[in-house]
Amino acid sequence: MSTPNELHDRMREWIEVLVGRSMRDLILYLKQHDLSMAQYGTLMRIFHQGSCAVMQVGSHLGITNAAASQMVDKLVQQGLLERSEAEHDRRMKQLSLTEKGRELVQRAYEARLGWLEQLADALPPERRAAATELMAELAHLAQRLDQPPAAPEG
Amino acid sequence: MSTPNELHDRMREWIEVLVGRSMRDLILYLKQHDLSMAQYGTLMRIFHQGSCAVMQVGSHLGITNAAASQMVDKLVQQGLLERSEAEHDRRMKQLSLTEKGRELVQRAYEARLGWLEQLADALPPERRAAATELMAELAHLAQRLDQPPAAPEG
DNA sequence: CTATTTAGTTAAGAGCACGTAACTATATCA
DNA sequence: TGATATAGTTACGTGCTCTTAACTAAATAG
Repeated sequence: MSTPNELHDRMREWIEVLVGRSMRDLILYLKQHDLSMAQYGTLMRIFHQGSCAVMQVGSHLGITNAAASQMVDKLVQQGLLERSEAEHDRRMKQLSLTEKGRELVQRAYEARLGWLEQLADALPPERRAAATELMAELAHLAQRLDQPPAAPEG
Repeated sequence: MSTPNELHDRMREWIEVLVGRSMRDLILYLKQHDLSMAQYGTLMRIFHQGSCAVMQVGSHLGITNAAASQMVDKLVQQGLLERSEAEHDRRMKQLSLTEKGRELVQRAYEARLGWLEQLADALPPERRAAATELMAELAHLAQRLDQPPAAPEG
């Protein structure tokens, strides 16, 4: 069966299992490292984007500018984030991860996704080549969907 | 390339993209529905498990019994969770989702994972059959890893 | 140059989630 | 039967995160 809907369903089923599995690990990891989910989301966003302004942090999370500024400030005090002036507009700050921040995000992935290795090993050997290629392709496609130039929301 | 490590890396890459993408949607969705991440994690856990005791809620999240009880109480007041006595031990409560609770969890998935359909559609047609099978297999394997009956590790 | 807008910070206060501690009720052990 | 352990609830205090409002600094319009 390879109808579009069948694929939708299977992908969703897989993601549900995955998200359910990693949710608890994430919550516990963040508690250990004294991070809120919002803070972690911010770090992860900047990890993938490279840099980001304070306002964008707020709008990403649906909180006010002020709240975002306070949150960012704590991350800076924790040595996870750096603030620098944007070149073309000195009102803005460019937020970027420190080395410590990058390490934290990467270790969070380790902590949450270590079980993926068990899963990969549980896959029958003859499936692995196809799985490897498919995963790479999906990641690639998803990244391109992730950055639509100008998609207005309604 | 189909070495185990290659597969580990590709899976991780894919998951990172996926989690990064769905994190923001999740945070915004929960804000709209006045749920904390911990509450949502609890609902999702019960959604998959079927039922659960109050203590387990606490230990899942790394919080005390008291905090778990308070959290559960709010979910009950919101009509998302039901408490009933466990049959064999009347000290325990069996927590289960109400119809409203099940609907909420399912709609949260819709809200977070709607973009998956775009992704599935972006996959070249000749890949879809293989992708469908692989997703189903991974979900199946992951579920079994998720519930090891009595398999001592070490 | 002056007025307005935009990005960000700071202060004060409200609400929520959590922990500790005290309590009730059931189960279990002697 | 009485002592102890377990599951859950309730009361109260603390700390964190958010909001509103007032503020500074830089860009931009007139």
